[in-house]
Amino acid sequence: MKIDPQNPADLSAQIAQAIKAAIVSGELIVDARLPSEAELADQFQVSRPTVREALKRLAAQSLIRTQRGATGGAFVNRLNFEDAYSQQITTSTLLLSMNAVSFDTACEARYALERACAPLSAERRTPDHLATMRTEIFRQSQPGLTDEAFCASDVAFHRALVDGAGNPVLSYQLAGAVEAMQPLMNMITFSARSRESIIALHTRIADALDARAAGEVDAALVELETYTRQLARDVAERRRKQSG
Amino acid sequence: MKIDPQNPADLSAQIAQAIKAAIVSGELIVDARLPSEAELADQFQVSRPTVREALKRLAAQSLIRTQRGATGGAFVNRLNFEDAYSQQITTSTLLLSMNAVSFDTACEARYALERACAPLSAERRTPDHLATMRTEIFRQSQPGLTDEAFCASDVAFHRALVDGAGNPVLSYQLAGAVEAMQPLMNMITFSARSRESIIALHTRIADALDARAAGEVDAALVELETYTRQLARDVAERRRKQSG
DNA sequence: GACTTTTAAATGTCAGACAAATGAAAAATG
DNA sequence: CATTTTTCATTTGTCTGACATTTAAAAGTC
Repeated sequence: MKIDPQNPADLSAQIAQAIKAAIVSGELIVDARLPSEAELADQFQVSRPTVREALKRLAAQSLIRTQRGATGGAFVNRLNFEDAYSQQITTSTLLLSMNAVSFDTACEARYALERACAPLSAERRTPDHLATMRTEIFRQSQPGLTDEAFCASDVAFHRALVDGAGNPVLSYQLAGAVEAMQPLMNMITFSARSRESIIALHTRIADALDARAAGEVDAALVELETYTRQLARDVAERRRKQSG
Repeated sequence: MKIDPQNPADLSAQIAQAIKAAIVSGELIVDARLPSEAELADQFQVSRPTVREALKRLAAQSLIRTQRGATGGAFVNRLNFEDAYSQQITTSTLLLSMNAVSFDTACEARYALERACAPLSAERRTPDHLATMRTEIFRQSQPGLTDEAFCASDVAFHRALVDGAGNPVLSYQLAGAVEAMQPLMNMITFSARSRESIIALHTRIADALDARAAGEVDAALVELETYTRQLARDVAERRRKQSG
């Protein structure tokens, strides 16, 4: 962890990389205390601000946490699922918005992954998961709901479905795919009729999960995907006509 | 993007958060140039080192890139799939290694997601994908291959399968699940016989993809998952006996 | 006009300093 | 002696000012 070529540019990046490697390799274990900034500056033969920039890079990735005071310092952070979720969601969202990913591509990925969870969820969902889904369905049926709120509730519904699989790794992986779709979904205007159709499918899904009917969940998800993509095509069509 | 409560701690984190919000919201678009460090210091009423720490936090997440020189500065970075891949892989790997995720949980998630790709891959895989898979199968059959190299080739094989779906969003989401398994897989000792079994299943998968037989791919993946989990159980059993 | 030199602007780095938090040791108190 | 209070050293957070390096544009030179 002491290697540092004498390329006097990007020193903080090199130091961050060295410490990161030590963490990933297990050389630095969870809750281990790093040397103080002054000591690190001495070890790496750089100034304290440079060390600090390196540490901030690591803090941005939730790899370390810092604490002030006598017994303070920088500690290797236990990466928890919650932090990983939010990182994944931002990354996925930006990835989609910055790379002109088509609605179809994102939608296909999302539903493919979600369908992968369906059989497990049908088997393991708890009453809690079902209750959450019913609540969201009820919320979606409220009149006067904005499109944004409808989409947010839609995300909550699908997250409950995914969480029902009882596999935190799956939930983590899916978080990005489901949440990153929201900005794209927000571009769709949901008419009263389209909301009705979606709610009907959501109800079918909830009922099927209730009955532990994996096949029926899958069928409903396929229909939902088809319908969602159709809605997006309609929006695009409408926009094309308006501008043309 | 100018809000900054007068809580004089974590200033760099607050500034990073403000700029990040501006990027996510689209207020700052790709390739937009941020004000110079001196200007930012002036705007936020902090010193330049503090601004720099904030910028390094963003750079660590690939949200910005910096360039020296007269026309240099910090620019909003287009988050590309490659950067997102590697971020996801580190995060997933650390998440698994730091949270004592069981082999079964990780394995289940991985194969559930991979099976989600299988039908798409059967439909869209190109000769290139098949060639990669055949190459890796050949590599796996070489005698004298270390367990680590065998696992690395296994990862490459499965990535080709996933990439065959031709959906970059899927590939991105899967990257974490597939690669993060590698350290866990490395704990398994692959006997000559177990390698043979895995290679046979890999061959079945490649053949099925070649024939565009989605159902057969799925069946082989299920068998591979079962077999992998059995191998892990055997290792655990052996360890238990040794220590007991 | 083509090439070289200068210059200005920006990031990268450094040195030294002070503020603030914090836990532990030392001192005071009953 | 036990408990509370005070002091203090350590560490991070921030600031100021400076210099080095890179880079592209402007100025100068042939």
